[in-house]
Amino acid sequence: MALNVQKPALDPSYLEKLQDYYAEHKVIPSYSVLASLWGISAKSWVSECVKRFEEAGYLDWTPDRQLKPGARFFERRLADSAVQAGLPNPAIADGYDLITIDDYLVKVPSKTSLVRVKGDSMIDAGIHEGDLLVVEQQPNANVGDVVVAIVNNEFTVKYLEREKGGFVLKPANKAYPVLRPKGGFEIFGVMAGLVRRTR
Amino acid sequence: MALNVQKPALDPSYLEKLQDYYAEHKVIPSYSVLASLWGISAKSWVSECVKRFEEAGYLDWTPDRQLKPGARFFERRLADSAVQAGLPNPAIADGYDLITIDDYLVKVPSKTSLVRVKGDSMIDAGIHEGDLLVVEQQPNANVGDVVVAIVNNEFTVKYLEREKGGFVLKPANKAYPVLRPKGGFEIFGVMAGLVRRTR
DNA sequence: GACAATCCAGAACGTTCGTTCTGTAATAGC
DNA sequence: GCTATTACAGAACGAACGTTCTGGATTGTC
Repeated sequence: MALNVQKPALDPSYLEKLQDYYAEHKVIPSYSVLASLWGISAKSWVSECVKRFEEAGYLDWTPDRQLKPGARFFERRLADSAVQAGLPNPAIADGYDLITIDDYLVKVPSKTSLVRVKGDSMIDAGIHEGDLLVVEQQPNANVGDVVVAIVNNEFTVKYLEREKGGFVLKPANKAYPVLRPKGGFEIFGVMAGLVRRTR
Repeated sequence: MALNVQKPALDPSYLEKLQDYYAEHKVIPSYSVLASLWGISAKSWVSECVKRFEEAGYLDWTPDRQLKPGARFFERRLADSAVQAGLPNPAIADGYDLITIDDYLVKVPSKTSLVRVKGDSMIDAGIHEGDLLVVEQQPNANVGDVVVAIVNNEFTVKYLEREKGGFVLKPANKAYPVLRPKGGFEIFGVMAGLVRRTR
C-alpha cells in the first residue's frame, strides 16, 4: 500500500466537454447530466472524475458544497512575447494566468458601463473609433485620467486637465481643441480599460 | 379575474446579490442558499422570485431543468456617445446590449490565446505596450491582417504584407524597420481583438 | 371598513441529488 | 499465470432538492 497515491490523469476531452457545456449554459451540470455528457453511465465514476478535476484545480466547491468551476477552469493561454524554444507547440508551456477577461477588466460590475467610442479625438492615446471603453462610474476623477464626461447631453472621452483653477477636457489629437464648456461639465466615469474587436 | 396578469417587479437588490454571488462562484446556487442570500426563509417565495426573474429574462433553465443565468443576466449598460436627455441617470435608458466581454471577443475558446504586447512597434495601430492581444491561433492569414508571428523563437506583432512575391512583417511605427526574416517565419495566429487595463 | 393584492412563513411531498459499496472487464507488470 | 491497477457499471441509501399548498401579516384602493 503506497502512502502518496498519485491519481492518473483523465481523458482531457472530459474537461473540454464540460467547458463547452459551461460556455453554453454558464452552469456546472449535475452528476447525472455529466454522466451523459461524458458518455458514462455510472454516477460513481463521475464522482471519481470530479475528484480528480478538483485535485487538478479545474473544479471546486462553494461553501454550500455545490460544484463550481475551479481556478484553472477559465484559464486561457497567456503567451508572453519572450518565449523560449518549444514554442511552436505552446501547449507545453505552463505559463497560465488570468481567468476571465471580464474579471480582468471589471472590478465592480454594478458601477461599470461600456461606452462605444465615437470619433478619433483620443487617437493618440490609442483609443480608436468603435472601441468599447470600460468605464467605472463615479462623479469625480484625478487630473490626467481619461474620463467620460457629459457635455451638451452627449458623452465625450477626454483627458481631464487642470487650467487656471478650473478643469478642462483635453483631447489626444492635435486636430481637436481643448474643451472648456461654459457652465462646466459633469463626469460620468473614469476609464478603467478598453476592448477592441477586429474580426 | 384578469387575463394578462402583470407580475410586479422584485426588489432589485435580489438580482444584484445573485450577480455578486455568481461573480464569486460562477454558479447559480440552490433555492435554500438563495433564501439565505436574500434574507428569506421560505423556499416557496424563492420559487416565486425565480419565476419573475425568469419572465424578465434574467434567469433561465437548462434542458435538464437546472437553473442558469438568462440572456439579460450578464448585460452591462452599453452607453452610446450620442445619448439624449435624461442621460445623467442612465438607469432609465434601456439601451442594453452585449453579454460578456469574453463572448464579445472570443469566438473559439480552444483556439484563442492572449498575448501580452511588448514594445511600441504597433503604436500607430493603437496597440500599446502591455495590451493584451486576443489571438486566434491559425497558421495562415490575409495580407493586411495584424498577425502574431514567431521570429527567432519570439512572438512579434506586426502587419502581414506582401512584397515581391514573399511575405514581410510591417510595423505600425516609422521608427521600426520592416522585418524580412531569412528563412521566413511562422504565423502563430491572427489578432481578433485587444484588451487594455488602465487602472 | 371591506376587499384584494402583495410579500412572506411553514410544512408536506415526491423526486433527484451525490456518496458509497460491490462487482467486472481490460490492461500491465513481473 | 498470477496479481494490481484502472475504468467503468449497477444498486442502495439518506440527504437535499424544488414544487405546491395553506395561511398570516401588511399595504393600498375604493
